[in-house]
Amino acid sequence: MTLRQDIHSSGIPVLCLSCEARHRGVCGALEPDHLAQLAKTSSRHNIEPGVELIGDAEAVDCYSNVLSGVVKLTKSLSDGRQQIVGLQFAPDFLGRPFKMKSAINAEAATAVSLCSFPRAAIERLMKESPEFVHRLFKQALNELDEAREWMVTLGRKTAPEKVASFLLMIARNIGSSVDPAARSACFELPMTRADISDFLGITNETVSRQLTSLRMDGVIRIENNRRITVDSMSRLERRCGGRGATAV
Amino acid sequence: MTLRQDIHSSGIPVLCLSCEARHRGVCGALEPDHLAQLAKTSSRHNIEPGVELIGDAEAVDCYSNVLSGVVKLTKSLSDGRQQIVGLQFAPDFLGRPFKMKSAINAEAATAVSLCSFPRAAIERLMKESPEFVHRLFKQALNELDEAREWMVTLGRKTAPEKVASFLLMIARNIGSSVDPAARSACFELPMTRADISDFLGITNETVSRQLTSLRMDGVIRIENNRRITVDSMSRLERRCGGRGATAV
DNA sequence: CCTAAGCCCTGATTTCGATCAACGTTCAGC
DNA sequence: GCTGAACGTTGATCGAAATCAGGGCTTAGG
Repeated sequence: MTLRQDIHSSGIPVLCLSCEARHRGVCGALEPDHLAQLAKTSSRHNIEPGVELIGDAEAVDCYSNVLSGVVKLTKSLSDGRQQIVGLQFAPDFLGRPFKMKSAINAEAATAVSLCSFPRAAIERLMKESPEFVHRLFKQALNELDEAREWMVTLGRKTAPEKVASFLLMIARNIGSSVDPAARSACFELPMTRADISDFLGITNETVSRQLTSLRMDGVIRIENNRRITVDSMSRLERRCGGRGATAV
Repeated sequence: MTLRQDIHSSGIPVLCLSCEARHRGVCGALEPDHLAQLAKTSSRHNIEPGVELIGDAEAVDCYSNVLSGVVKLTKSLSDGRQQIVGLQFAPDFLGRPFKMKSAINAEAATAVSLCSFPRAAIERLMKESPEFVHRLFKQALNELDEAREWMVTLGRKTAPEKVASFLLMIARNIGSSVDPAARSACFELPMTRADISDFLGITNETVSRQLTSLRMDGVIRIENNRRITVDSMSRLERRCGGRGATAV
């Protein structure tokens, strides 16, 4: 019994033992020996909000697991208009395989901690472990599903519906539900009103007005501008426009 | 010499010999024996415009290569609002691995010909050929890049910019350029004004007005409502809003 | 302490695109 | 032939969200 346990945990690097990425993230696909090999080249970083992680058209020299915090992926037009095209939460994998340079910007929306790997280590692992590729593939497909979900929101929902859909998405990603059936939720908004507006394709004034409107109607409560409480998730869902961000 | 050539083409199914999907599509990843195995279960279909290929929330029992024509991927809200979340051109691979049911609709926008495979055949191939998974992975990442590109268009571009960006994207996908430097292009719009509006998140009236406006300004010529000629691609590009749909 | 910057909210006004409405064209079916 | 449906264009009007403007709160720094 003790022997068996030894076998199981032996070889797994100490840092990885309690790591979320090993449970739900891409590292979950790795055997102990591959994990050990990867861990040798990995490094952990704590990053301040607002710091740019990957620049547009910049050479990508490392990949990372998001261990905590929220990373926003953005694209910009040359005249300054900006769109957030994705949000990454722990334990998402950050980086675009098969491409030398990134077509998007990645920036820490909140304080973020990362576990980073050199490009070469990931590429080697992709050659050696089909399981690993499989995981990366699945995450890419999930991101694709999410991107398409937001295309509907961007293209076809009204401003009130957009803001409600955003809150619902955030609640599902980082909300701590008070009761087990998730009838209510509470969370800290991981970004400013301006960020939210860049995510939803509207102005920050409109975001502000819609949040006020939701608060006035008793759908949400707001403390210190950032802390949101949703008493009835189903009431919020009803404001999202016919079955949209639900599928995430 | 002749022997060598025999070796090369032997085993490749006749139907696949001139197939675009074997050159630029996912089948290009397959060795002759895998290709032969897959071809045994494949079937070709010609599909009329408007026919639904995959229904929302429907069980997916087959995957396909698009051999010709254009397939539109759509998502709808329950009140009827619709958004086109992707377009697939030959030789794209149609279908969502790892999920039993589709979250989107797929519909033939034009006449379409497909080469279809049973779900099980694709799944078996994914187990046996890492090269094949690799190709599917790459296509998924390309689709993700495209989806994010369109998120910028949906969220941050004006109606005139949206229509210009759409024309540019179509021209690059199916346009036959008159001169080699692609200074001009000519193509048949693969979809109706209503479809275009569902792709761009605007109304068909607005699409019509913007096309008229581009025609009036001499940026495009229109024959029979569908045939578009772009004399100067760079003029069209300048109407797309600061560097947007360029990266596709 | 005061000041300036960043973030957020709210009101007034403007504008872009939606909506409503009408009409022309093409084409399938009777 | 006629009729109706689908598609496309154009004009008039309306409205949702952008823009413009001002003010409050918090925080960092002199």
